[in-house]
Amino acid sequence: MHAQGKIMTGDTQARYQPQAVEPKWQNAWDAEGCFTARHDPARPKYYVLEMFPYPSGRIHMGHVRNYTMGDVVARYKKAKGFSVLHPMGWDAFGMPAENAAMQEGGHPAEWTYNNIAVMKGQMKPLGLSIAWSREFATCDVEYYGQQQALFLDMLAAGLVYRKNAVVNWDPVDMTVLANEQVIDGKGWRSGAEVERRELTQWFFKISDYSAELLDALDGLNDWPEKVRLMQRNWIGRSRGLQFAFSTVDAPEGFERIEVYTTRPDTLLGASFVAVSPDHPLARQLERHDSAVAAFVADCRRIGTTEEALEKTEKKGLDTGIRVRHPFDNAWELPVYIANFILMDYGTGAIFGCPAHDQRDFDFATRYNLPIPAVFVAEGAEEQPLGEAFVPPKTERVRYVRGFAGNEIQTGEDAVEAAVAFCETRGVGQGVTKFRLRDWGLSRQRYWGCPIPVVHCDTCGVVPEKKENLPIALPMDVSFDQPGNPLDRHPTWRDCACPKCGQPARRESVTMDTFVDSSWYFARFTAPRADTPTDAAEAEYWMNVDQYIGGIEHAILHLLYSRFFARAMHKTGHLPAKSIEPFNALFTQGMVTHEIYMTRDGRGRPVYHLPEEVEDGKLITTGEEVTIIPSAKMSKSKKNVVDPVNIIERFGADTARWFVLSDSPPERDVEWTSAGAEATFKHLARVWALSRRIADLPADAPADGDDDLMRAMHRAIDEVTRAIDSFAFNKAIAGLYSFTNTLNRAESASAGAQSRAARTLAQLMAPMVPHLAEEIWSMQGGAGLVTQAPWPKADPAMLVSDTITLPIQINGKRKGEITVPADAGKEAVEKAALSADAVIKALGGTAPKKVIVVPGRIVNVVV
RNA sequence: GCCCGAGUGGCGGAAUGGUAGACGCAGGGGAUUCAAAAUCCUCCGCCGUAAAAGGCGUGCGAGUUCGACUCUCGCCUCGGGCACCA
Repeated sequence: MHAQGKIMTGDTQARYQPQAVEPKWQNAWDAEGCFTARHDPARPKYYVLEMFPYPSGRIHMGHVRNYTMGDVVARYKKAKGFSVLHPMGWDAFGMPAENAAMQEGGHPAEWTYNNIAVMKGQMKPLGLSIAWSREFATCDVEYYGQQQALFLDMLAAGLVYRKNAVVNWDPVDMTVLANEQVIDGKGWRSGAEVERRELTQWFFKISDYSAELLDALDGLNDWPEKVRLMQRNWIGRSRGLQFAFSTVDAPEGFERIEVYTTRPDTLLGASFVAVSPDHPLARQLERHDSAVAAFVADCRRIGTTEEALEKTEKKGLDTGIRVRHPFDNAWELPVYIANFILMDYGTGAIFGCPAHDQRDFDFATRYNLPIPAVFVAEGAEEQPLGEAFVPPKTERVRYVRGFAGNEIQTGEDAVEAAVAFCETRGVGQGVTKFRLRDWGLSRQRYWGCPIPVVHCDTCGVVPEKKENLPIALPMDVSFDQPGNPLDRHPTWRDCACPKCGQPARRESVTMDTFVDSSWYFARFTAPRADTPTDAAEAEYWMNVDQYIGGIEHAILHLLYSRFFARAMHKTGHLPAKSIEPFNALFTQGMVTHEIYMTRDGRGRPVYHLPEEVEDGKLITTGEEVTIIPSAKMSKSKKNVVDPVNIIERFGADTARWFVLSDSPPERDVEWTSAGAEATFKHLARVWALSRRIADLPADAPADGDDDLMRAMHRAIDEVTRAIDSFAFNKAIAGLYSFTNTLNRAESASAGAQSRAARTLAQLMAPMVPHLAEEIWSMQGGAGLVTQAPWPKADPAMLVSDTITLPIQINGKRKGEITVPADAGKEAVEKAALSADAVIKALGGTAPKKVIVVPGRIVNVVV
């Protein structure tokens, strides 16, 4: 048939030797082309995908865990008869490559491709069932060239535009910094105070899809509820009132200030108006008023993240401007510029109702503003507040300063009544707003996909022609000075305008790496096509049936991908069925590890790898390290563990089994080096058990056969259900039990034991495929276990004649009874009442109540 | 600060609202062995007892229920995300 005969004859070793066994089977799989994804219209397809890795340089346990889980699914589905697509690629653009080039010289491309080669070399020994022929890196010009074509189509479809947005600006290095490069408000390299600076930036119009992306979450039934919730909150649909205050003593052009509020029912509790430091009014005042200028400048030092903004002490500056309350011309409110108001949300201006918003309360307290209550708890009386009173909107409260709806009503009802009231009075309009902002994709960096447009003095911003794609990154660049080398490249920047042909300049910013990862799953269906996708291939392979990755991607990556799938449908690159590209999502927990830190001369943190540390001290210098509790393994914190050592010492199957056992896949797992040895011992035991069974002399069927077969069918049932529900730790627990049973099944015939061992091999194959092949071949299984169909449990073998039921007295377990499996409620109750424990507890009296849950439990209430 | 999770023996963890601790690791005791490795048997939440009986136990505090690790409310601790880390 094939190579199997040779393998059988070589298979006379006396010990489990993964180093010899694993490459042998990997070669056999390759020779058979087991993992090539075949477009086979006759068979149902299954597309399983793990989030592709960033080529940081070495694989870590998180990767091993992630890819092993995907591999279990891929191998299992293949055994179930599906045509499986299980590809792998590299999320290869990004800052670390550029940082490496700055620190160590060399080129980001060289660094990246070297890392890919190393990591691929580390992954290969794991024996993953990956269709390597489809591999690509996002920094391959073949990939990002297609991404540029996609970008042009999206631009033409009105999904891309430019506007101003703030960035972190390092005034010393004269460069834009990523949030993680800003440490305590200072540039990580220069140490200079970072400024917020406005630049014209490219944006994707994801907000066009706010409502759809939100509503479609309801249909994603095979996504974790927590992810859908996080996305719901992130998109953040709110119903509110938009209206304008008329101003007193405001500069020309600011006769009105538009505000948006989700609580118009609290309008009579207003005590101030606050605008963002980036609000046009603040900008206007800043020009002429040094106090405002100083305050606004102070605000701009906070940084660009929402987190920084929220954690900063809430401060404001009274502008001296007043607004009139829309219900009472004589009632004037002060206008503040406040550091916690976001220009990106609503209108960049709010009215503060301190009684019912904690931030407003803190603000009012600080600036001695009134705190009038609008409503009180139902049945309570108004009294001075020590903190904001913020009940859920669904709770009924009593309005003491209401103006629309009933005196007692829920917040929700009051909001609607207030909107209706204001609309009839012409005070404003009810509007629906979203928290989701458009996706800024410009990055002032080199190592990313160039944005394929040209700046022409005559024609303005002009899209590049598709026939001129790809716009490849120039290779002759240096990183010896800060800033983007594309900006100062002598020839790359100069080009002809695609419209008028006059000399023009190429756009020098590149795309956010989230763009790269927002459509790679579609590209895997036709990785070499000369268009972004191939219609027939996308039709067959899409959608991803099972997507697996870290919970840290719950919002951004997954939301952007959902948006991109819609944009790709709109531009004709994906079928309509693919606007939700991931049918099922599984978010695995992270592999965590302690972090070891020292500080350098300037007090900045320096991190150390676990292998550089022993007994809390650096091995090299003996310096004591600070141990930070376990956190997600990350290259920048250096709390990573190298799986290569484990694989070299114990083999891939040990590493695979180890990362799947014990911890449930969705939960974080703390890496400890103890345990790998124990896993190896277990696998060696299974190997030896198989060897022993294979050497048994043939005999006649025996008494123990039925028990063993029943155990085997229970194992099939248990493991199958566990894999179907992603409970790999439970599948492994079932395999342990079955192995123990088989090991003790000496009263069963050799034939039955061998049959059980073959089934054991099949059940183990998704997790430890090499060992499974070894056992399969020892037991004379036909062909490769990798290509054998999944075993089926016989339902008749799963039921037993009698069951044991626990007996509770008042909910506490006191004994048990054994009854026929088909016993009726009355019979069970009778048996329970004659149990010793029950007779003792009743002491001759009648039970108050007897609860019989068939097949489960009996509870006697006395 | 806001949004989302998680918390069970010495450790990883199991348990459709129905026997808390499956399965495994570590550990104790024993068998086998000249000895070791390997293997096998056995014990293993806490208090209590000669052994039983019994009591207490799923981060903390309330609640719903015949019955709560599981559901509700309020806390604590840890983790993820917060739009330029990927």
